[in-house]
Amino acid sequence: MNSGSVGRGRPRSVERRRAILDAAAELALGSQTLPTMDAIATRAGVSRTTLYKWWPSSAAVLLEGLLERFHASIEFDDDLPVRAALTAQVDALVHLLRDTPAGRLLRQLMSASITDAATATALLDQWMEPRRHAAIHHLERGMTIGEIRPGTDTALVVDALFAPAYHRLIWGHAPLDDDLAEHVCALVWPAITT
Amino acid sequence: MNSGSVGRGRPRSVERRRAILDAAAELALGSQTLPTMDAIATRAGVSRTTLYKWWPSSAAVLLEGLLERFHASIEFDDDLPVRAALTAQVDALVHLLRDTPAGRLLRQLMSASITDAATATALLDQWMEPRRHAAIHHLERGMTIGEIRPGTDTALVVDALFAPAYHRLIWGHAPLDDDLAEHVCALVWPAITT
DNA sequence: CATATAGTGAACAATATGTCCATGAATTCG
DNA sequence: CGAATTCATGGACATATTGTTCACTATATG
Repeated sequence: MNSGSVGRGRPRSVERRRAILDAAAELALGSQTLPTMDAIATRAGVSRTTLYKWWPSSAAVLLEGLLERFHASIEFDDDLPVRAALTAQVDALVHLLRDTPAGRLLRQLMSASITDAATATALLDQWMEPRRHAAIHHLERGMTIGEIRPGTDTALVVDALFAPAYHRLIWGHAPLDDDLAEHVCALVWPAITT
Repeated sequence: MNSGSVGRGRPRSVERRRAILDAAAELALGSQTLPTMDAIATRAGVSRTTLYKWWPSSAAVLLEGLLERFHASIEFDDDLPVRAALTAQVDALVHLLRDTPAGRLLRQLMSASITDAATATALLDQWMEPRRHAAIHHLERGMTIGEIRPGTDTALVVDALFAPAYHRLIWGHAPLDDDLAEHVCALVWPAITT
């Protein structure tokens, strides 16, 4: 709430917040299941009461840590050609999901999203939509310069580009290959170019 | 285990099994979260011990019910042209996810899959793989008759076709439109035809 | 009959949850 | 300084779910 403003009473401890976010991430990465509030508190060396004061659930703790750690992970380069820019975005996601903790954390958060509407809203608004919007931006740029066919269903194209990566993250039926982004873009490209 | 074979002792009650599967589905459909073993047992009018005897978790109960109810939901028509056959498969999935209980049940099972390896394996083997295989069949048929470009990455194409539907089911950021299947196929088609 | 398997109901320990309260700690304002 | 305010602690509490165990009853086969 008032993390930034200088309030009246004792200021919130940034160290404890850090310790909590880190503990949550470490616990989540070492397990298939969401950490419990209890386990996070113990690991962070903090009382359970403090956790419940600032977060409603362990998923909320995890999400805040994820967003803070990967907020700058959206590729956004208007100097690149449209196809290269889109490929770079999908490629960044593929590597994020495969090679960083974000993949494992997102898996658990997506699981939590299904049973917890608050997590679902937060994850959609703060993780998914910014990335979708960045991709749509390039598609609209492509339509402006006449490279992408006008009238293209950008929402659909974005899903076609990104869904396979999330799909493989969730189901694990096929690997997140290095060339997945390139191949997915190649698959969609002929249908959307003029 | 021995559901079919005529064993030595008291035979398993098919009525109780039915009541349990139905109770689990009803509870799941009326809630965002997986039902508890307790709730299923109570609703089915059965002792909790019986549940634990036959299923390890409520997700397993739910999955068995889902597979039994929708085992025949794979469109498979070799008389159709390849593109029509694939579109029909995607379209069947879209309507299944949107208009039948399968959608809500699958959401919860996918959530459970992330935290429970046994559920993940069962769901992948018994739900996802048969559908993927049916789609790959048509793609290979298309390659044989020279309609689909040889060397096509069938695994990737199948993901591109089906992932958007699951993606929208999970994230809920866009609707499962009536024409989603058609549009997704149209998006992929130019890249895979000869 | 004996034997074997299914189902019941109750109990149990172990975990989590979410909330409460009394207390102490750190900071600002008058 | 003292008062007000907010943060943090630790313990307690009722509640719920899990997974197992046990003694018992029910229904089948040979």
